Amino acid sequence: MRLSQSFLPVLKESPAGAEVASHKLMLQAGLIRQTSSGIYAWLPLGNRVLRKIEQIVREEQDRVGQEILMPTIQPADLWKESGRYDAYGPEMLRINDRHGREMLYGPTNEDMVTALFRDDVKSYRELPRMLYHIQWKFRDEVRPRFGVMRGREFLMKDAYSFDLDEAGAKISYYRQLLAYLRTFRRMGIRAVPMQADSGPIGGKLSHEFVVLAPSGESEVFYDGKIEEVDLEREGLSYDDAEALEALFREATGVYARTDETHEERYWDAVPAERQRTGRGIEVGHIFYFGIRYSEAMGLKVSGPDGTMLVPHMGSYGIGVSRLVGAIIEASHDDNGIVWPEAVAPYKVGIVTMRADDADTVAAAERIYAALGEAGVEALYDDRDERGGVKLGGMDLMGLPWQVVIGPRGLKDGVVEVKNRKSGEREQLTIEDAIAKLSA
RNA sequence: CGGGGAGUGGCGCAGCCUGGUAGCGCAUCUGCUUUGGGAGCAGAGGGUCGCAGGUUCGAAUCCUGUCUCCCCGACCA
Repeated sequence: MRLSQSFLPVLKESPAGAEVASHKLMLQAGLIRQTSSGIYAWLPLGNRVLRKIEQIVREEQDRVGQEILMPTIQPADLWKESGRYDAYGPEMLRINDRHGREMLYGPTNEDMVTALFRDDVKSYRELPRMLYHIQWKFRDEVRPRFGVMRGREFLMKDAYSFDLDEAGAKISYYRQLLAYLRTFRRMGIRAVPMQADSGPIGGKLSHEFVVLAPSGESEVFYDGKIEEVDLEREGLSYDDAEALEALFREATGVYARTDETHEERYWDAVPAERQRTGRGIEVGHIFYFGIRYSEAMGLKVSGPDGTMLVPHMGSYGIGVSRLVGAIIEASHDDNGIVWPEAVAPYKVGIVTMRADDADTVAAAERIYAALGEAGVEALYDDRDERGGVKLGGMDLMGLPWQVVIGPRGLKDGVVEVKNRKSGEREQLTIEDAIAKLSA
């Protein structure tokens, strides 16, 4: 993409009203704009990141489940069936349609997915199943803050498992645990599974996935031993129940809790040199809650012996839009965002130091075209701006690689390739630069 | 929901206390000079001061109401 043709409003000054780094940087680098308290429009740059994260989540979820898409607007009756309509409180946005029917903007989808499943699944032969969708949710938070990390409207992946019994449900839980570990790893961040409260959804088994960042919302305590465990298990098959259970024991067997569930007596048992504390941002949450919804909503299937069975369920959420902020919290510096390559809006930023120099422009065009042919996503700053402005903008936007082209280098036949994260610069010929960035 | 604060050109702010018809920086536009880490000079455009009432000869400024946004806390994917 050419910057001269982009809608990419970068602010020179840090906007008022933003407290945490990710919020400031997202506004400043032109990723989002607020439209109401806790509600944001995603501009091109932010939207690209959001889509990349969404796609990674989708690919990993497709290995354990099937994607569906449920509506944002739900009928209140569904929630009355599960008994949650009154329980949920003012966080739920309730609306009436023109006929006065009670509707709501879904804060989550357990009720709806249970009804959908109940209406069509009648036999034990059709279990287990895992369904997920990636959809916008709305929770009318009393006090939205921290930009997209605590918005009212947010994009979330939520998956739902249906199993014949508790043993099966646990396998589903383990599968999601592994899927989550792999998902976050692919995004270039470390998310530690921590024992959690099951909260208002209610449940028996529950873990939060927490990204460590100084500005995190909750305090976390964990045993450093978890850093040594290879949690993603490259070769591990989702069909290997025993190995999954072993992974679960290993991943959750060490002490790792947020301040909500922290208990000194267990903490004290962790060797002092391995005690790690810090702050964390919750980016995912997995629950096993048994028959809470299936029972309330009349979901049952015929068992092998003709008796009716009530399926055990679990739900598994990932805050997709929140992750955009969380990743920035975990990866930025004084100059701006530092995107992990997997979620960067573009891999390469191309900068011409002198837009009035024909050789410089020709070299930039050549590199831009070559990267395009190689399928490398590049943002080409072809504006007639001073070099410093462009370099500052590139650092702010945080693209993993920058190619800086100017007469000074071209005189010696080279361009500069800079790594945003390490700051390392290399002088390469145009061809070498193209080859390096296309790799 | 309790406590606090703010709404003034696109962005960031001053002016308000002590009413007299709106200003600064950045951005934008034009011209010239510049050009390897956020250029300089000259000129120009752009605001019914959140909204509604009220007081007054006169309101951005004082009073009342209202809406919105932000911060601390409680709450939360």
